Amino acid sequence: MCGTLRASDAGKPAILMGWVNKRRDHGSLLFIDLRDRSGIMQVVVNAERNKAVHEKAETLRNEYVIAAIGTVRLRDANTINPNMPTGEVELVVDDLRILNESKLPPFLPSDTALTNEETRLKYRYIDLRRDVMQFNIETRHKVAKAIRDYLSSQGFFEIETPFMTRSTPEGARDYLVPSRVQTGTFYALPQSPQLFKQILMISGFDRYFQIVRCFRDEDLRADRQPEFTQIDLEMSFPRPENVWEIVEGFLTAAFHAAGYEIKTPFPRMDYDEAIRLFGIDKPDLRLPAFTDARDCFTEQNLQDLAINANLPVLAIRTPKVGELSRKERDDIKPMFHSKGGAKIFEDFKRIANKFPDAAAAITKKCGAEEGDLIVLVAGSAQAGPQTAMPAHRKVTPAELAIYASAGLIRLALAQKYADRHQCFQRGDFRFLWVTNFPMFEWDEGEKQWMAAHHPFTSPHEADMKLLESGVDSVSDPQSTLSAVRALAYDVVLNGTELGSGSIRIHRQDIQRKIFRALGMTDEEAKSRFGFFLEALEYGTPPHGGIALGLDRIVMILAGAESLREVIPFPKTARAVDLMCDAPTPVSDRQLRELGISVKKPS
RNA sequence: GGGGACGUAGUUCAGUUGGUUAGAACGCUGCCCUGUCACGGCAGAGGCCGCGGGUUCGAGUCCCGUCGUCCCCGCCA
Repeated sequence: MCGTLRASDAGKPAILMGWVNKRRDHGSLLFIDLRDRSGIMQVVVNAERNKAVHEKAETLRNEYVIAAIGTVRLRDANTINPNMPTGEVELVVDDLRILNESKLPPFLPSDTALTNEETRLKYRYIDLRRDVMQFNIETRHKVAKAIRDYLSSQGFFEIETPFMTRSTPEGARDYLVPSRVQTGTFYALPQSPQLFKQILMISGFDRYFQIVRCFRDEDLRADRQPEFTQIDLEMSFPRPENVWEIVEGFLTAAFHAAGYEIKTPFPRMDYDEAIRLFGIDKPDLRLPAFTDARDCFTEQNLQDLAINANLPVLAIRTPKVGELSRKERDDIKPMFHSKGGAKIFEDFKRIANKFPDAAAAITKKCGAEEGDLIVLVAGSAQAGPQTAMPAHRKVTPAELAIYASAGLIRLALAQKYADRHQCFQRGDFRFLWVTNFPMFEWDEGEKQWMAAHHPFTSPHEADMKLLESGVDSVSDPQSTLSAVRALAYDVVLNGTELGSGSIRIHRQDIQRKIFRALGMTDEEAKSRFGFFLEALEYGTPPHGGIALGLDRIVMILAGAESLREVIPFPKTARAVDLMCDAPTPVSDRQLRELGISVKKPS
């Protein structure tokens, strides 16, 4: 193939087939850069050697598909191109076949400037010819294969589950598929194979995995597509650590396949600790954690600054930002309004002038060095007493508000000064297990407790009493439900949630309590998950698992900014496929067969 | 559902305070060229300035609307 020939191949006959990447016409001497999946090879056509072939070569244009038949030759020393792997050799052509012509594409795979994404997506087949995209897709293949091989070696079976299944109106919006045979009924495309994989455990396939497409009809983001691929696995009789070891194992294999070595085991951190140190449940460990600066101030200091002494005072350190101009310091202020309503912003310079002792203490406690940026986030004394005070969680809602906005500001600052702090280095992979998530989250809109992970997650053994006492107080924000921890865990890489899993409930009585705590009557639970609840009653083993986003893993490995760069045929922010122009209206006949009437777009 | 950025040649972009015939680079077409690899030289073609209104003597430029792409919030168990 084009990219594989080396000096050691000199003298060999070769037939190369590929696309004309570039043509350099020197009159009776003509060079063609011939491209295939493996790379680029220079092909030389000499009119003196073969006039007819040269004439044919003159008609070649970019992206023509050709076969070049000839001999591999070592290049003269002064014509070696050290910038390409095949730069020591070239193919001297004896015959040439034009296998297909090409219209002039709207952009060329060899273009250096990146074409706008709309055009790239419309002509995705051209875009995918670019070496970056070829690399990304190859990386995707290698990663998926490494994971398959690893999990197979650990005794996991890859088992397929249905794409056409039933809608379970929980969580994300379903994509629906109308049934023709039973008019008026619908299949749903799975948001994940959750219940099927749990049922496979009940069936005795004690180690299951699947690299599987999942579908969610929600708004898109750079890291969210309506259809995406999960590495889904489930095992019987596990402790969380067993699941973590498996994940660490296949990630090691996957990263190795992509050319990176990673260290295991990954560090572990409680959800509460993640919130206190980073203000977020998916901390980016490449950046410093918060420093609690409250004890760096005297009571009087805090009063002077109108800071609420009962709430955290957090110092955010961003390394090596350097001296900021007045304008740059002013630019930080708006972040405080946009990032979740932090109560107080303080310019550290002002603090240092007015409260030198406090500033010195903070600097020391942060471990700050010359040029580091420190920003303080605190609660306002004027805000008055917080009403929704501690339910039963360690971190109160008022504290959480401070931690969360500080967390967002920390990331916004890191983003803004990324070119200065150098914390984001390619190949620097900081994995983390975040564990012991809360089982329930208060939904202010619905005024009730919701499952934080999903309703099949097992609560902590130690928190069963809290579940018992809260089971009938679904609409009480002070319920002990708030303190129930789940046997749930996330694997996080550089601030991205790669995957999420849990030990599941395997006992029907506990499952029923969870549904009750979620405000679901037995009848409701039965109508939604009846088949599953029934299955639970037939000898369900303890089981648990996890699912990781393959697209996100590949995105990070490829150094890409968007999932679209690692998905061959992705969708736009409006969930449109610009290449094949899906979705489209369908014929009246199709609709009639499905018993559906729709108002068609004009 | 909300906020923001962008839309000018095939592509990437420039276009000043609203002012004559909208430019550059790459690509493309033709001719020339035997060692290029971002080849080079000469000549040339190529524009619904996203679309629709409005303001104005005059709009790529200002205003309103609309469509599309991207980013973010909500949403994503």
